[in-house]
Amino acid sequence: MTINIYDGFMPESHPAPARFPVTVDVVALTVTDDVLKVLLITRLIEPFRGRLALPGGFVLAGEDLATAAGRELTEETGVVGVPGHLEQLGSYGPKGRDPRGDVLTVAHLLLAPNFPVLSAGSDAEHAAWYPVSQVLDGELQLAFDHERILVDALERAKSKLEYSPLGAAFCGDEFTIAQLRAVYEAVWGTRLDPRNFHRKATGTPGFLEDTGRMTTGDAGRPAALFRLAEAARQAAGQPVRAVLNPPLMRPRA
Amino acid sequence: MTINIYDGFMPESHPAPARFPVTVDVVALTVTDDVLKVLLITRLIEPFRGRLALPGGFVLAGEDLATAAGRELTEETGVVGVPGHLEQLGSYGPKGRDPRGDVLTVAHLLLAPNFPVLSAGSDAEHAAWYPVSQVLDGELQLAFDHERILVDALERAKSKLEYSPLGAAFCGDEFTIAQLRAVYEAVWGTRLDPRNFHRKATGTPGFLEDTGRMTTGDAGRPAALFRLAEAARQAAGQPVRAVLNPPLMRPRA
DNA sequence: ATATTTATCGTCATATTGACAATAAATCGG
DNA sequence: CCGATTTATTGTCAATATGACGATAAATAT
Repeated sequence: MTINIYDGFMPESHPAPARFPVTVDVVALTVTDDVLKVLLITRLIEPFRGRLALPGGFVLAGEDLATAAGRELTEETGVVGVPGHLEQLGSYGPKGRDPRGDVLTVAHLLLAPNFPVLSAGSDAEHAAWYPVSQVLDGELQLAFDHERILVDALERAKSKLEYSPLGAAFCGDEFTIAQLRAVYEAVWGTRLDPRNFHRKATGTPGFLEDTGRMTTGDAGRPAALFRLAEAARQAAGQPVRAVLNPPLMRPRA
Repeated sequence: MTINIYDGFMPESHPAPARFPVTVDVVALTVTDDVLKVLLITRLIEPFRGRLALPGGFVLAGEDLATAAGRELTEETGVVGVPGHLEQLGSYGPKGRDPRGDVLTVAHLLLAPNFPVLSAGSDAEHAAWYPVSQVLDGELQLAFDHERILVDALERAKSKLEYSPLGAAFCGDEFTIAQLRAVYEAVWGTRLDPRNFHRKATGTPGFLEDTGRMTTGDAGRPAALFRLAEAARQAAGQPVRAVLNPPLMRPRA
């Protein structure tokens, strides 16, 4: 295969600028049944055929990173639009991550409520939610450097919950304090005192807004339904300034 | 120009994978005379010839991102080794950032004590420290999307100071509490109460370590010299866990 | 020698956290 | 239908941390 490359393209550097294949990978996290789960696909081709991997794929010419990440997510799950909070995590490579050659990947982090994934036919890569703990245990093994990326994503997610309202990205539009607390507990891997959590969540100005409605049908006393306050909602890709101030810190190990 | 590309290279995606030129850019920050400064070079070629820009350049084949960032820094300033804390900031593009075509850039953040930059001859790109405020004012204009990258870098730096010991990356190995406070004030753009800052800095376990030595010659009472405690020092590229817990938050605007 | 400067220690009211008691309001099991 | 159980929510109280600021210590500057 032969490709023509425009020649007059050496902005600032003297050695021949290399071109790299660029992929986006998405670490999609969700919480279901109090368990933190990650979206993984089963690879159908070498290398790492049959192995689990993060959903992702090549960035196309003229495409932006966030666009590519959203597109890959849609392609591999059938979900329409971005189902939660998507942010860039970081870039990995290009050296030594793919046995076939240098590939740069830009990892993204998606925090979303559980969404159904397309059950693909046998000739498509099957995507499904897996408990994060099974990957960290070594029970499940990931392709490439995807475990390292997952670990970084988890640390990012844990830290985001401390000072940002993004815990709510795991919930639907309306949620109870207990549901939000379950998210914190699943992501941090610790139990939190329901009363103190309630106090902090409801007592932080600009964080939550009472909808006035209550849950019904569940065991126990009905819970009030909240939504994110206007100040905490944010146009996609905005700074997400520290709404939780002072932050809600993870217990000190 | 014609380049041969290995053909069997389509891991997960169906459309032809594009290859992109990849650059690294470095937002190098330092504090001198209580002023936050950023390292900028003057471009010698189009586009944006004569305009100020972040130091950076192409990632070479077989090179890692952090390596490339360090190499570019060395090439443009003459500094030997990485003079402070270098971390990845984020990736930008590839669409619409360079008039010549799609270029992906991976921005990095360097927090370092002031270091001298090579005074280049007239035919090399001249690197120098500029007050960040002059860029934000619009007094200085940057090439490409470099101002946006700088803004993101500043937010990252501000936030890092809150919970990590990285403020000390701006100081030398040994420093006084007042010097550290000057870093916080310059980065955050606020004044801090010297007594409360002293209490927090010296009272946080695992943050600072008294060297036993004192400053001499300066005006006023001599100050004790501190260094980062072992727990706060970290192998380059490590997580930098929250040493400041609870964090030292910026004043609420 | 005294004024000035900077560092450091101390005080005190207020805010926040962590641990936990008590009450409210539903479902559950007979 | 009723008490047991479950979950939500409101409080209480001591320990900790913060913000505002007084006071003292130890240099240099005049």
